[in-house]
Amino acid sequence: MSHADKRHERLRERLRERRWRITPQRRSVVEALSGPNLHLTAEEIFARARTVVPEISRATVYNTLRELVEMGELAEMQIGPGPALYDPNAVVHHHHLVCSSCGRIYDIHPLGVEHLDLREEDRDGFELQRAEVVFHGRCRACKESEDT
Amino acid sequence: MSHADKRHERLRERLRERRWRITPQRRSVVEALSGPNLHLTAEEIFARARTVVPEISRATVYNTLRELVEMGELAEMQIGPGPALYDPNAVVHHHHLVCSSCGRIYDIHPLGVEHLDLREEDRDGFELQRAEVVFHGRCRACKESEDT
DNA sequence: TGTAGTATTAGAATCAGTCTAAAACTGTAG
DNA sequence: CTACAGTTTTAGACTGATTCTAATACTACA
Repeated sequence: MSHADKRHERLRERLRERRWRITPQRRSVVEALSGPNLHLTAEEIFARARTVVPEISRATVYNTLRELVEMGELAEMQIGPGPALYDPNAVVHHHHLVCSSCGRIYDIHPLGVEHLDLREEDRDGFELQRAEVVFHGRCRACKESEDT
Repeated sequence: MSHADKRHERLRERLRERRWRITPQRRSVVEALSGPNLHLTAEEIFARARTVVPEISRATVYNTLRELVEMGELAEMQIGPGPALYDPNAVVHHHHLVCSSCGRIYDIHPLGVEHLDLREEDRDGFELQRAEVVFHGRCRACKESEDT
């Protein structure tokens, strides 16, 4: 059984524990979100969910996504303009790598994050909670198809 | 003369050098963007510009902002959902500090950014161009008005 | 079986931003 | 000065993403 499958199974378990009512619609949304290194828009999730439950409405998809985000089971992120992306890999905190040429996004665990800190002159009584790092660059595939 | 004023003056100079035609509308947008630690939405910039040139239209504000961003004179950023924010402090690269309680954003130069790097297992031929760091936490003011 | 609470729906509404086609300006050559 | 080409601005239509609304359907359980 894959890492993603295990993650998905644990998620279903947590949802059951929380007495979150699992309906066919909600299940289809949660299923649309299983898979590794996945970053989908609400519209893509809607499309996937529809292949399983054709009568599902956009409102339900948005409601379900909001609830999962509130429960901490799903991360919502905004990389540049355009629609929000949903990242099912929310339980373990991680960072992102964005290819500026194809736009693909990868989950990463960079080195040096724990040493990031504010300078004295920037601090001004601020209480740090977390740091978010986004790397931009060019992925192998885009570098190799070097046809500028 | 303040730091921000000097920055603003140099900006006007660069725009002149580039033969960017300065019209009253464009001037009002550029003026709306002067000030330290400023992060405005297009709508706020429109409102400010209107106090100077009441007949300016939204389209002109958006056009002008796009041109400034293309010229590298203005940074456009997306912190969470909602409208994009424009940061006039674009020439010197910097990072951001966001108060999760009041939403205010501060420009910072954190320690340790230059040591951030990809792990071998995450790298996969990726060519890094830049890292973007966003700190989240609570600002002094919000911490002091501790009335939960 | 009735009822209260929960979930879902289609479509209207909202919000941010882009597009369009016409009108207004500007610089310059005659 | 006048004509023209090129640039800039405009109001409002349009689009895409998301939220809201009010009606309907489902579920648990008294």
